[in-house]
Amino acid sequence: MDALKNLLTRSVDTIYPSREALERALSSGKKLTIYLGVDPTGPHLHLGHATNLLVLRRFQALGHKIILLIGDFTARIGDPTDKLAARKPLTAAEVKRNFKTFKKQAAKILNFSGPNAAAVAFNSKWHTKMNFEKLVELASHFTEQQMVERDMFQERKKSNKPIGLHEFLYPLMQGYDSVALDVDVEIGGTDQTFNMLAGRKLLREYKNKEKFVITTKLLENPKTGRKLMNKSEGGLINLDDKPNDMFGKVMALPDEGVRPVAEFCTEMAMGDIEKMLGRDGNPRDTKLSLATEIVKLYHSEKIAVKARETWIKTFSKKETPSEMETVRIKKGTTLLEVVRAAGISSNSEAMRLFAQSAIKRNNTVAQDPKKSAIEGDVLKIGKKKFVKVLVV
RNA sequence: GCGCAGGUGGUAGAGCGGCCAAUUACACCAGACUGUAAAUCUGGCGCCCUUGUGGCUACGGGGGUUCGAAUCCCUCCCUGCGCACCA
Repeated sequence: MDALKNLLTRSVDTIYPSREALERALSSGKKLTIYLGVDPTGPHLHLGHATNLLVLRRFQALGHKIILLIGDFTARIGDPTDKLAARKPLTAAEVKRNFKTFKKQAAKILNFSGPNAAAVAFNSKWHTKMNFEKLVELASHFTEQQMVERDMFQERKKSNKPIGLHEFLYPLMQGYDSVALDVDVEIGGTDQTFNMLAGRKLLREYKNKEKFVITTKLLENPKTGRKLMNKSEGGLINLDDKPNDMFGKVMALPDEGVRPVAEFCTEMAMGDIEKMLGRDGNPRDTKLSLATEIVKLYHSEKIAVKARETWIKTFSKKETPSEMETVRIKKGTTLLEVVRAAGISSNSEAMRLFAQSAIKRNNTVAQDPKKSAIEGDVLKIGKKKFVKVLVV
């Protein structure tokens, strides 16, 4: 019973129509079908996705059927929920590539093989068959008022921002996914509430079926309300990040982020999380525990321990890490060019870094970008980037 | 279709003939301080050469006026609001 309670509360914001109803359905012993929709708009899944995947994993462990729905069709239209990103249409090839890496990343959490393997579906399967007649019929299930009522449309109306007509179709498409998949439960972040409820309504009207909707909490700083996994803020922790990067990014989280990340993105027992947070001492050490836990979950325990050691060595003790990227150069290449080769996008940017004493060569500030680099030089660029020079 | 108001850097939003590569805020980068946290302070934030009162590209697209335009004019495209249309 505890597992069930955990399942219905951890990371969960709201359950529609109600928690009690879903609890009844679950304890009846019936196996439910539950799905999560993801848009293959980029190649990475991040900790925000992990929240949902972990909940799904708990369902999977109880024997329920999991479907990961890839929104390969919807990705081409662009979800207005994320209005900042004016999306360019993705090609079929891009979608395919993104999906491949998606599955690999999701597989760190869900089982895609063995007994009760999670299934994968693509919504282009039914959406490409949609025609105008069906679309009109589908649209008749909603009213203009219901659409406009949506928060984000209200806001845009208020500020005279455009609302594309096609944006009304998005919830229809996503809602129709539920009908096509004929599922019992859908899960998604609270930002997807509107779309998921559209699917609930459709499923009821087409198939007389009550779909449950589970909305999960978004990862945000409880103090500022700011999103923790935000592309523009560079705090994105991707599931396929290299162990050391992943570790470092967790360490860079604001302290307040420890609780939500531990609760939503790990399998640590809730009691242990409380214990960890309740510990006295340097909050950094709490974060070290969390970072280790995260890397352990998405890589392995052994790798996590190593990443922890590397981090302490590099950043706490300020030693040069033992492993780093190498840059292969010809003899006589300048430091400036090495910095460029290490991923700095423009010369101006690189020159700025030199001027700001952000470039260190073998532990001393490099002043002159024109000096040649030699074999074995270690360049530190900014706070966290180290490269080793290899002359070929 | 008509009228009015708009379209500026990652975002918001100033500028309304030269002092504009463009105020400011947020985001971002670097340095200091630290716990690679946050907060704070300092600097930076188109590109290129380099370090100069430098060159190039840029304020929706195109054309024009002017010694000189993000700023004025014409035209096209786009958005919002209102009106008209509504078999």
